[in-house]
Amino acid sequence: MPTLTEMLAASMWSRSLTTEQMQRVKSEMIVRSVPAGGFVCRKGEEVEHWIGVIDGLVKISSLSAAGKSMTFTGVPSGGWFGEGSLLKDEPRRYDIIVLRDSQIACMPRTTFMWLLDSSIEFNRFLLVQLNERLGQFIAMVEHDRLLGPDARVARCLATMFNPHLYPGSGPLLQISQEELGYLAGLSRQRVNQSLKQLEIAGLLRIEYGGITVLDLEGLKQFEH
DNA sequence: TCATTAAATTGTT
DNA sequence: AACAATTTAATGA
Repeated sequence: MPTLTEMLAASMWSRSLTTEQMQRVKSEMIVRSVPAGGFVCRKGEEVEHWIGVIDGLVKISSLSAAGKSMTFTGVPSGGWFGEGSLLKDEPRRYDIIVLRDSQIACMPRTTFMWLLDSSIEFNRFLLVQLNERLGQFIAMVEHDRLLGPDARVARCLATMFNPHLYPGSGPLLQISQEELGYLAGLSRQRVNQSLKQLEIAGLLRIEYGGITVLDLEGLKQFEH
């Protein structure tokens, strides 16, 4: 299982830090174990940390007034999020829930601000991350209204596989069909059927406990 | 190293 | 939601 040290080492923004800077970041961060189904933070809470997923899977969602859960995106191991709320200094807008037992890294606001002031690489990372997210949400508005289940699963996988946001070690994404169901808002059975269609289309390969992405562009553009 | 077992995940209805 | 089949991980000889 990855550790905080390993996750930091794998993050693009930490590359240019001196060992002293790295040491400071590491010592000021907090690691939390969150059990499956647990909250990392809730909508409306004060934002005090920038959050990274050391190991596990997180979903960012919101509960509508009618009580319906709307999932915006999933964040796999190696991902960072929450910079938006930190920068705007506003209460958290979404619920952050883990789908499986996870190790969560929390960077205090003061550390975050210090990095912002002292590291160009850190700023560049945030710029790319914000831009990629913007692209994801534009794509969502553009297409998602009319998309069927197969395409929603495809989108979901494509966002989780974004090489800019989550520079995974390979094309294999560790996610069960049940977890994918939570993210896409579909039943596990439906996800199973969708994955088969996508496999037939040659876009991915179904593995035990995961998915191997063969054609990322194809997944992004899949429409029926 | 191999066989057995439990747990997780998948495939199907 | 339920069930069977399959894969993986853990255990101990």
